[in-house]
Amino acid sequence: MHFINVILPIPLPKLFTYKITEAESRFLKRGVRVAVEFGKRKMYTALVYEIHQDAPKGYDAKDIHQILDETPIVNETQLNHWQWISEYYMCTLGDVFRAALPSAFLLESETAVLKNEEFTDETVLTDEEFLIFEALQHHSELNVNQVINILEKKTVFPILKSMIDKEAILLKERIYEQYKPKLVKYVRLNPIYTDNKLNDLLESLNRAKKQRDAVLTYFQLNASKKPIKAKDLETESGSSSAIIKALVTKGIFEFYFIQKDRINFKGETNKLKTLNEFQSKALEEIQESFKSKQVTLLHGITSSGKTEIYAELIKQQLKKGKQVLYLLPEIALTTQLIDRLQEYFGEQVSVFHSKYSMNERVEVWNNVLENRSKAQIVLGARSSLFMPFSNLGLIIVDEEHETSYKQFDPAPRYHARDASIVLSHLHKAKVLLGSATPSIESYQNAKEDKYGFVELKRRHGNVLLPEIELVDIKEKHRKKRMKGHFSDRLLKLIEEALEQKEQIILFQNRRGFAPIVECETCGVAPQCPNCDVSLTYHKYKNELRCHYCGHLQAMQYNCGACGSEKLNNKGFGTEQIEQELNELYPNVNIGRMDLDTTRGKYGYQKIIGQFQAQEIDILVGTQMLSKGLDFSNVTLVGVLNADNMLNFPDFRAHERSFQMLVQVSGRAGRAKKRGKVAIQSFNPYHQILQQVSINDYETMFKEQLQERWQFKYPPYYRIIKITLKHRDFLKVDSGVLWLGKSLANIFGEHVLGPTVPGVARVRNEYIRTIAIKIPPKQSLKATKKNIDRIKNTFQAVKDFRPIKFIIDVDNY
DNA sequence: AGCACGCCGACT
DNA sequence: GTCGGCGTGCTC
Repeated sequence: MHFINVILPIPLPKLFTYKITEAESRFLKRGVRVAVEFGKRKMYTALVYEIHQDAPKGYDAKDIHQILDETPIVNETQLNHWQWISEYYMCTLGDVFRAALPSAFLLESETAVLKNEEFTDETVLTDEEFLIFEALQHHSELNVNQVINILEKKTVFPILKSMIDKEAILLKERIYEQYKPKLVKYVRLNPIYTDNKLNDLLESLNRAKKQRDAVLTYFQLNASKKPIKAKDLETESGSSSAIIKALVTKGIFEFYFIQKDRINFKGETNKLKTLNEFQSKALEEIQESFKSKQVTLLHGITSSGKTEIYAELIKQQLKKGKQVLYLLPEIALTTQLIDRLQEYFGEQVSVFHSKYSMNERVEVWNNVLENRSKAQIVLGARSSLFMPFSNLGLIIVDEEHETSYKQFDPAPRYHARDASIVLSHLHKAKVLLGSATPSIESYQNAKEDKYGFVELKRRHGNVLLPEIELVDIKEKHRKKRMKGHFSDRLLKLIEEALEQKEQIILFQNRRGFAPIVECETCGVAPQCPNCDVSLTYHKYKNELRCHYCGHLQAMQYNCGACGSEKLNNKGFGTEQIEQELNELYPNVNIGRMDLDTTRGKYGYQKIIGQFQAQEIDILVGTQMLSKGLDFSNVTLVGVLNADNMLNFPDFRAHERSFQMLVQVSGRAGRAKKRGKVAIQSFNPYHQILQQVSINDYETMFKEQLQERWQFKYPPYYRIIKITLKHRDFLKVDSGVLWLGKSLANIFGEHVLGPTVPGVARVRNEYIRTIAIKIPPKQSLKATKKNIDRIKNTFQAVKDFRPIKFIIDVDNY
């Protein structure tokens, strides 16, 4: 007897055992997909994890339904990596499986309803059953959703079941391959027409002029002996698809298909740019550091040309025949960078991006799996670390400090930087972390000599770092020198830049300060019906929207509480800044870049393109402006309000503010001229702002580290955050109290909370959190074991079972 | 996570 | 009396 243990793409902690034949046991390998029946009616794609001969006790294993791959689509290294992720981040292998594979690989079943041809006696059917029977006369099959629509009710299985009993219909589980290879149609001459028969052939077509032309054009095209696309033949010969088809019917031509990659790079590659002396020195230092260190941190100020150094390192890896993974935060994945890398490496670069289609992603996966030359370099956001690398030589984590490397919502809640370091161990590869503003964690690791450390302190072309000016808007307000949200100083700088025909970026981090509507009379603001937040006012569509659940409603003109018509806009977002600018400078082109204006596959590209082409003079945007963009004509960067990020209640708020402000400032003066940055703040004496103004990373680091030590935060202490969610307020409350007590029993003072988060209800679910701090000496493994145990006890309580229990390790 | 089974209220 | 609501438990 032979069995396999498989991973199913559902969050169940166990593997499931299925029976296989002996032949299958010889054929199957770890990492091959199989389709299996799970439960009574569901079919899932499962992944073979173990092959063995130990019959399970207590139940009979089911047979597998089908083998889906000839060879593994997930390799051993990946499986080991998945194992680590699931243990470290406290999630199931199924969670990782789901996140790691492109969705096209995870086919699910769909129930198809078919009619039973032998069924004749309609009279036994009820009215509803007859409706379905009738529908099946027009459609060869129905899916469950269609049945639901026909009957206009939700629970249709009892009816279908009754029909099966009456032998009127049949049910079938249909799994479908979602990946469709792109096939291109080609034509060739039927091989029976050898050279000496060609004249006869043309003769025979004397009376079909169009067809004859098509054949003649074929000969012309065929002179180069390259395959001929049906489409090309059609256009070249000025004929139509009907004519070609007629020739195929006559047996003169044949169609055949070639599978094409959707992702193609056309163009020429250029040589790498020569490095300047500082870049070369940094490169040498990195290479030296790699001799003894697994991970090296490159601290290179903005615009210092890190990308060229990366390119050089990539080139070396390619020479050794190794693969390279280049990780970027999602929002930095701009065409600018992709173009640049493709310019050097051509089609050896593959991009793996959430905006790519399902089919495109499968192609990248397969190219990496087969270690094809096309995908020697994978460029992508955090999820690209799940690519099936077999021979990884280097991982570059660019903008290493970015918090978007941490997956937040569905499990696995992994940190791509940390997970990629583990991955590099499995491949014996090297990791280069790059940033102008490294995370406290990484910088600390470098200081402690765990990581190698290289600095690059000179900007490209020796342009000086921008001059940073802090503008005290409290003072300006007092002296009445503000126009809307702009100080006179900032306006003056804007005007100067406009006069010089230079471009300007204005930055407004809207977190917590989105425009809300408030009644002047009673102070009530419209709330989201599903979440505990005020609705955000979106002027351009004149609607109110919830940023947590997407709820939408029309703007109202009187207060819902008191009926007053005096409604006021509070707070400010990018939209309002844009409007104020339009009023101040009606003749200037103003663009806006935020979540609303960058929807869709080409959302960013469009705005960035316009700005680059200097069709936009002033670009207003959120933090997405600070990432990986390179505009040579920008000389002024304005930050409208630096305070709201600084006051954010999070132990990383200061670190993040520093990073963001330095990154944004870095957008100024990237070509020849020294840039200028104006940061407006109510408290310009804040130490972080002072440190930003003189670009003093080192002092920021030391102070922050001091604070982290004092208040027991990372990098010294680790944190695991537990979130409970449920629709019933009382249930979560009693649950979280219970949980807090049990955790405190073991972890004592290191339990923080229970806490009511800032937004206490989202999508009608009440939320409570508890954080556990783990001291440096305490074993992580043992701690997680304890938490797991408490979780199990918690879920054994009948009352608490329906509460969602979310564990986030190293939460951000 | 799905999904079936099973036990109680509001309609023909 | 049924339909359909959701609580409970299981899935190899």
